[in-house]
Amino acid sequence: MFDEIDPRNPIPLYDQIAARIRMAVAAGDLAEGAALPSVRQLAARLRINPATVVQAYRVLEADGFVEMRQGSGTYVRGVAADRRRRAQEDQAQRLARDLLDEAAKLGIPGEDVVHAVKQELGVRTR
Amino acid sequence: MFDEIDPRNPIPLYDQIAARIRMAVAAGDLAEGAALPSVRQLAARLRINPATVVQAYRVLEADGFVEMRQGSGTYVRGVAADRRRRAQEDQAQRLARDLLDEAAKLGIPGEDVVHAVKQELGVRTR
DNA sequence: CCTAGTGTATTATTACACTAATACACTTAT
DNA sequence: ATAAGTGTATTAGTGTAATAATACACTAGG
Repeated sequence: MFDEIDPRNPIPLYDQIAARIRMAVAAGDLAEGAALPSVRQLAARLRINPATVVQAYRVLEADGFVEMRQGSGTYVRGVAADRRRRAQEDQAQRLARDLLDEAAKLGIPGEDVVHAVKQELGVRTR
Repeated sequence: MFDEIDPRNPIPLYDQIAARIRMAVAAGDLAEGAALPSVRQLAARLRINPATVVQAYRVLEADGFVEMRQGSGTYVRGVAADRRRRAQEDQAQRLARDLLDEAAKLGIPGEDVVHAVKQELGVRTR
């Protein structure tokens, strides 16, 4: 599950880690209540600093995906599926807003953006 | 036209400047061949370093919006409308790609993104 | 010519993000 | 109690982006 983590990737390590775990949760590979590897375990496995793993876990905690319990471990949070779904939609909305802001700054019509997103999505699901 | 430039804004100064000019060009406030303020003029007016203005102009030049002539000045480039249109579409594509990357990282389905963008666009054009 | 004004290039400076290091506090099971 | 394992907190190192400073090269007009 963490085999894709790569320090040479320009995406920050903690982001890569968080992304992997998010996907695992979304895919159901990590069920509610499941324990994540400990900060030190995962750090050792990835040969990175524990603090970096902590940062990844913190991001997930801020999103409500995970709960860190001092002295015990980090666990997948049991949020109702529809609640998580709602959170996803909110995030999608934020991303869309940012995108359109950026596009407006470049003078690109919103319709172009929609079209480009659709096309790009088509390419990926092919 | 440059009254909105603000050093406290987290968006880089050169980006803010470039955005303003891009919009002015798109809106037709700056016609083909029009001279932009000189690097030093604009820097003095905004009380920032000339090099920062240069960076802004460079961004615009890379996009083909503007042409810098050493010893002479910086001018709005007369690109055919369809050529500029093409550039816009390319940029839209790039933005879309980045957006979907980001969404994937968060485990958000592409369809959600498309939906969110459409909705957000609807709100704006209302 | 030559001078004033233009963009150009190179090099600091500064701020911030990322990663790491290290010491601390809590939990759990023995 | 205690030992091993967990997250927590603070601090430091590293790289990079943004801005600034300064000296250079070109252009145009007198």
